[in-house]
Amino acid sequence: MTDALRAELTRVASRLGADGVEFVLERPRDAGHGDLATNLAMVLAKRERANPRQTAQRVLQELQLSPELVERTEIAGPGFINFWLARDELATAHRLILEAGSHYGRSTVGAGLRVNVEFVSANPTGPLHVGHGRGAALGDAIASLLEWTGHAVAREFYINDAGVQIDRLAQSLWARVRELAGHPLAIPEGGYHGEYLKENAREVLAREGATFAELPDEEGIRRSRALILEIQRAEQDRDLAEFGVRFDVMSSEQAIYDSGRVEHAIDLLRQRGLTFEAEGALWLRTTAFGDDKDRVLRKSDGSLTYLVPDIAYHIDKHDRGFDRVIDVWGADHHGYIPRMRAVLAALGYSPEFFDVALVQLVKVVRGGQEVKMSKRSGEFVTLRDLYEEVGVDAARYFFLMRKGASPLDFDVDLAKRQTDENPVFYVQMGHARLSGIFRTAERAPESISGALDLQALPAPQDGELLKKLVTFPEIVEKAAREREPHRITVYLHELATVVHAWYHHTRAVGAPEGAATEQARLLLARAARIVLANGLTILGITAPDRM
RNA sequence: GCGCCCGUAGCUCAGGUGGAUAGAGCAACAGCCUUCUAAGCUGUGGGUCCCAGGUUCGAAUCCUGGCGGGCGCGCCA
Repeated sequence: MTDALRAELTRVASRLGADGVEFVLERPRDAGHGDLATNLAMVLAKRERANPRQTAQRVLQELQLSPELVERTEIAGPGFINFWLARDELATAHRLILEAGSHYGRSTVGAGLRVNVEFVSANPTGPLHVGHGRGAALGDAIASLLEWTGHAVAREFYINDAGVQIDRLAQSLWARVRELAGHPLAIPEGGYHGEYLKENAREVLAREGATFAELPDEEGIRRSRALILEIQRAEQDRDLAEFGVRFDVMSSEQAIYDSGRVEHAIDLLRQRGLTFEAEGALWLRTTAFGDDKDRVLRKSDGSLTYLVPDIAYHIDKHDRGFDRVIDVWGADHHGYIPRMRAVLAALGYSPEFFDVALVQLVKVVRGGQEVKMSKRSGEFVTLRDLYEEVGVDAARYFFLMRKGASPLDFDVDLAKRQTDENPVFYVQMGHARLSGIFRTAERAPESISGALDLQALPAPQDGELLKKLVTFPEIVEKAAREREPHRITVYLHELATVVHAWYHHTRAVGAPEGAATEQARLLLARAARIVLANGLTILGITAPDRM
């Protein structure tokens, strides 16, 4: 219905000599300003230096609207045109909710676009911590939003299993193994001191036998390397799986090296004349593409910088046919964006190809105090610690409550509370209560069908609920476009507020207004239950029928 | 020093491609339990949208300059 009105306003605009003019058609905050409002007249008046209210008159004269669509219009304030939709339109919108069911909110705006969302990508050097958890929730929800808007999405995890960090990890594990065997060995400089490596060392000895610890250092470290990668990867995968995140593709940095893609990336840049030699190193001229300084590819000692495999990896994603890649990165990597963007521009990729969603730090708070230590790792709060304590649903919801680029305080006490103060609880409770209505009615929600009789919904809360429900598809689209899942949590909380108020003030089963109202309210409850469930599903959170 | 992000109620934050009287939750205060889950609802108080200019009919939103905070600026990853 919004689309039809927008189209008609666009037609009127061009008829008034303002082809392609941009204007806003939106739901006003204040219900007294109608169901939809446009600033078109004010925009036109600005171009013509005319009186906006008079221009609004001309727009209304030109406007051809079916009375079945719009019931009433008015010119208000400085020149807004407000529209009241015909009540039937709401009934039609309601019918669409029931027809679409678990698909309500899906659209095809992204049809034909292949998108790769890469997230978490934690180094396999230790357990996932809460920051990774936030990245996991965010990346998964962005991917989900893109799916809901018709994109073909791949969820991808990049394993940094090459390089110096892994060497140090292997040495650190080996030191722990030797230590257990009674041959104390220092953990190398820059190595890993976490308690988890002691557990891992015990695991290795149990698996490989006590003689493993007696191997010469060189062989012991070489084998430790493979073992620790396997162990840590398995732990991360288990935690992610329990957290409800599944990846379509696991990419390995080592595999990119082994396949020759890293060297090939350098060749490609060289052939394009984008490199130069200086001070014994090979440089990439990223300044020609917006970076603030040129970057080293091959150091003077002959080894490659981290940038090179990363370039190769992005080329690889491009070659796999993705139209867009979205990298979910910790906010501390934001300085890395311009150079990657420059590299991809240098390769001739579309500026739209590469996008980054930044995730800010998570501060875990308990009893008003920041929690810094984890029992397991002795270093940080692990994702596992967190979801075991508060549950996956609460963890995901809290991670998605705020814009990714904003720092987040995660209040553990609040996340566990079984009251309305806890937003997850509040939203899920809304769904459970709606389910309870059908239990009381002893009817399955799906069995309630037919057209919604708006005349049978006399309470103001009936109308408010209905109006809130029909905005859901717009919210999903906007959240997907902006890559901002928190728009869904905000909406769900608002919807839950309306649901609880409606539930409290009106009665469906045995409605005092009569059987017609009972039927209408059951239809409304069915629709509200669908929308709450769909919103929660996008975020990877369950919609319980009882609590 | 340069770059990016941020500054909105006592606290935590929405809103930001300009639009009508700036919102929510928590906290505070005052009410509501023979009810489909009170595991909830209703109301009240609370604001220099960091500051100063500018653009505009109109600025929390855009521009410029400050102030304050976070992060980043390596031949680390």
